[in-house]
Amino acid sequence: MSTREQQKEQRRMDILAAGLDLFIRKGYSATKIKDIAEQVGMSVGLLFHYFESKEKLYEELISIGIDGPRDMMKLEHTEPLEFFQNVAKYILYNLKEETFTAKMFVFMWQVYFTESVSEEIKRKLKDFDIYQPTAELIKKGQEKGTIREGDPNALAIAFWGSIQGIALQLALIPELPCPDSEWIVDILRK
Amino acid sequence: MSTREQQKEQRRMDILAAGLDLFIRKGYSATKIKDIAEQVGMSVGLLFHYFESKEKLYEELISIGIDGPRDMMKLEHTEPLEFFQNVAKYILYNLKEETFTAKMFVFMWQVYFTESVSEEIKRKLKDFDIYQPTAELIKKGQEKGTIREGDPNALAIAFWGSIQGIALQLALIPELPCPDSEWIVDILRK
DNA sequence: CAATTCATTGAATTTATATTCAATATAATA
DNA sequence: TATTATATTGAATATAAATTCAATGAATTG
Repeated sequence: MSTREQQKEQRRMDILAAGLDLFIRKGYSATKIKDIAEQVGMSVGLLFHYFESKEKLYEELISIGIDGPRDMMKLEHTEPLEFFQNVAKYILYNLKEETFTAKMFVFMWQVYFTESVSEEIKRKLKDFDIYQPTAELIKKGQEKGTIREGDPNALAIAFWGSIQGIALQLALIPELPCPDSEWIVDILRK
Repeated sequence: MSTREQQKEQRRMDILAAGLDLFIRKGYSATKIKDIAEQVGMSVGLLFHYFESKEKLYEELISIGIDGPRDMMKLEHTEPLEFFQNVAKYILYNLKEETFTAKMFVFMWQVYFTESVSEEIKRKLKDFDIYQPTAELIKKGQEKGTIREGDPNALAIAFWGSIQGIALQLALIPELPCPDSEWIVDILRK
């Protein structure tokens, strides 16, 4: 690939990263194109050279975001509780370093719980349901005796709600001390 | 009070309730005056008869919201862990019935973690820090041996993040099954 | 180095939404 | 019932933000 194309790709990535950060922090509406442009260090006009519209930029983030979490849920899990331990650890401990992927979790959750802008987006989200597979996995854990009794759906909501609520705080204010992921897993642990 | 004044008060309350619901659901920017007016069943123009501006309406909600949570934190607590049990139970189990107060928790948390619109609002929020008192209380619990070891601030973040993350989901989709509040308290329990 | 293509800007333009306002309906009061 | 005050509307107006565009600068290519 030519240097120019690489540059362009890089620039698009920078914009996506800035967008992700701001969308998490302020939400879609409150995030102004100007904010994103400023964070990347470019003019507003130029941003439209890279993305057709604010909404297309948002949609592209969603497309990227759908794969990560979905892949994670696909993994052939060893032991259910262990899986939740890994997920919790991964998300909470990576919010500072490997920011993009970790922030993506927070982002997708917000998107998922938002009456979405366009039909386009709604369609994309059909593919994205982590609650169903989570409940299944919890059931398995309950059979094995490693996960506590109780409605698997309610447990799934408790686990993801907690992870996301904590992750959101950490994403917004990076200097906060990070809770131990095992504390969260104790929500599920027998 | 005359009937008219009561009516007016009632109407203002209806608007505040609709605003609260929508602000939680969509955030400040994405909530249009039109949305609020529609939810209350009045014209956009009329809403401005009751509230000077969208921002004033938002500020009034914040003023209301500051007292509830702060009062709750003021209580002379019996046993620390018991206090957290009560809070968790109260918030999670009231999101469906006594909606206003429970939603207020979610709302105030969102406001707290948002670079706020006006100076006015920032000033009001100075009064609103539940993390500090929570950490104190956790320390006490640790001394008494009912709360697990670990950084009290990190534990406070874990507790509130979880409560708020779960509450947000329940507020957005009322038909979700409600997790058992004890599961969340297990984040703190020794 | 001339020509071409792409990156970039800042200033229009368009669009969405908040806010104001003059006019009308409805309720309270004398 | 007539008068006054308040509630209500829908149509202007103002404002802020998204999007377009013509012009300029910088890199690439022959």
